[in-house]
Amino acid sequence: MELNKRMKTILAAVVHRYITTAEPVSSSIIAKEYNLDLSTATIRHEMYWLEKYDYLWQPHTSAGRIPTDKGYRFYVDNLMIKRYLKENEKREIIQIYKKNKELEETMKITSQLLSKLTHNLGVVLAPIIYDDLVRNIQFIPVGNNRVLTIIVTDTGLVCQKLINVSGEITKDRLSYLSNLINNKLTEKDINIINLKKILKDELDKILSFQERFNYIYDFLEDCLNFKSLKNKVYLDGRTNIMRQPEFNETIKLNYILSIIEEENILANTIRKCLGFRKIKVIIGKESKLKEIQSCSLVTSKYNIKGKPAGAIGVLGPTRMDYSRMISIVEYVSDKLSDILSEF
Amino acid sequence: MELNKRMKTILAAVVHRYITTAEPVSSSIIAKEYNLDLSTATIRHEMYWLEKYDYLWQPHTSAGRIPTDKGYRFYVDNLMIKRYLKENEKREIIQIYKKNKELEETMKITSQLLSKLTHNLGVVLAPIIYDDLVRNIQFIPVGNNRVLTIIVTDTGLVCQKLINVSGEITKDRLSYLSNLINNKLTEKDINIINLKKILKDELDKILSFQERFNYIYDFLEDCLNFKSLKNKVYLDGRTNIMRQPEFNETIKLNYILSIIEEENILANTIRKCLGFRKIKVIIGKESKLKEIQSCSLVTSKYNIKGKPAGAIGVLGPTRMDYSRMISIVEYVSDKLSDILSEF
DNA sequence: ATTTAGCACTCTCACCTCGAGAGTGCTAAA
DNA sequence: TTTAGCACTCTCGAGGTGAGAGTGCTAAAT
Repeated sequence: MELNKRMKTILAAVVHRYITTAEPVSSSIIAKEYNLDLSTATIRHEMYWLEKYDYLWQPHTSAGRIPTDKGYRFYVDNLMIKRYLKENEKREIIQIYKKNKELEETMKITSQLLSKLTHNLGVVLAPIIYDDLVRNIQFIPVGNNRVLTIIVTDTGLVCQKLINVSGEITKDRLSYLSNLINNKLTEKDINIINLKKILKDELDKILSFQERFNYIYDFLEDCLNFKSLKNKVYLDGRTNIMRQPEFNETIKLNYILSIIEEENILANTIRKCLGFRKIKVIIGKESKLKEIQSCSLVTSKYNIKGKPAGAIGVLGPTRMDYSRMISIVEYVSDKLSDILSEF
Repeated sequence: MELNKRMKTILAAVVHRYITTAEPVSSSIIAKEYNLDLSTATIRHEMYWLEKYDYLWQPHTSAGRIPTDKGYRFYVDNLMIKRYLKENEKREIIQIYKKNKELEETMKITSQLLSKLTHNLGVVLAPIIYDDLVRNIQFIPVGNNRVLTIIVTDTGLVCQKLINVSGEITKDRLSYLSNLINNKLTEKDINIINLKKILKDELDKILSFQERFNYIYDFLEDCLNFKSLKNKVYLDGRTNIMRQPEFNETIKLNYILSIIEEENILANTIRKCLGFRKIKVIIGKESKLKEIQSCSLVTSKYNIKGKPAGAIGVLGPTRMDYSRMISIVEYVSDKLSDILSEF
């Protein structure tokens, strides 16, 4: 099933052409526009076999050919010429990151950036911050029996949660508590996972007997169930994907709509498929998620201070410009890593 | 141009029927299903005049009638029977608000609630917090020369901003500064608008001469340009609106898509049209925003402690169940007011 | 052994016609 | 004032047609 050189050339031409026009590619178009010095008949002959081997398919007998998922896969792995972003595009990206933003804002503009550059759906998974060191913790009373707890980590993440307090905690006592803890945080490196346990131990040591009421521990227990710590997803360019010609038919569109609304489904899919390599391309039916099997997904992991932290990606029709998508996703993830590591 | 009683009845019937089926309503359907004890010919006669007066229109000669914007308007103002939510629906809403959430989360679930109940696009404008009293301010150093500033207001809003510091500010000095300010905040009621000016005055009094470096004021100046304070919008149910039969055609759909992506356009439109009355209904072309002229918008203001704070709304096709939309929007905004006032 | 010209074949698509059916407006009678 | 009756208009889907696109195959050319 080895493809010979000529078949590869033709496959590359078909993919290239289909990516730009979204219309089935005929033998005569290849002959005319790709200077292969071959007659249409010869090209047809090769296409015939490319179809037999499942790299191409036809919507009907008298139509041109369209790449299959396998065809795209072969193209991405073997034929595609890796391009790099132009200098002005790079400059534009850097420009956008130049102003200091806190984490939330940074995530948001990254998804906007991806969507704007690729004209597809931009996806950003917030960093998993289990390894983050806790910088600061604040307890602020709001109303009666309620405390707003804010945790700031060394990557600049701000988590907040509103907590019901069963007993009575005065403002002074709360600030005493947060001061105690903040001092501990300066002495030791405490990550967000250990926080609960360490806090308990430390507080046992520090607090006097009568202060060691149970509700303080219940309260801390409560504090640390921050839902928002994981699964935060940022999407931008939802409408880009809907404007693609392949989703003209409402039925096909409907299928994808659910994905666009249910951010977490997409996020989990990306999370599951993140492998060893930095950049990953998932083409059509390679995805286990039925709803996006007419789409491809290009993802890249990003780092914070060298450690893998999260991922960004682009979702678009399988007929996407893989080379360009990859270079954008790669460059943006590099810059994002830089920015986040600066904190 | 006064409509007689029979015309009103027929208009109400047409609107009611069209709202439920999305198909032009013929005279025979009215005769059959609405027990008016009139022949189709008579109904046709009345419809003829309703069309002349611009309450109804026909897509073509042999089609039934469809309400015009004017028709819907008359229906909403004069014919509609106000319904109330069922007890179990009310219970469901209350249930969702039961768990304590901070402001951001509350906004989010409100938009989800609206979209789920109405099957349309749910819109929530975050409270305008210029009148909010500042409860707490924290300066937390992150990395070199950067300070994360967090402001918490009495309505539970948490604003954050990352600020570049030109000079050198140590952690101790920052916490000294925030302690100073927080003490001031306890003594006086300071709202977010006055914060800057008051801080400057107070700091002049409190800080010793050598501490009164310019960069502290620059820094404070910077702190208070919180973009996120205004214009925050929460949307949910983007796909609901796309699934409506009237937007089957891609061209019409495209028109609305931009609105769905550009949250702020919609938010500004809502903000502009908020008038004296609590509930406001904008039907089709009554809106100045071209993109939503095939839609209607039902909005309601909500309060915090009696003072108007923000607004919620529902965007759907002009063919929406106005009575139900209004009762949902009204009830949800009441409950939201309650929740936010509890802080 | 490859490549190509030529041609029959297949399928889509745009366009047409046509008749059924829906719903109307008008008129004359009740 | 209401209604029955009817001619009229328009849509919609079915069916037919021909042009055009593109193919697969075959036999001839290289």
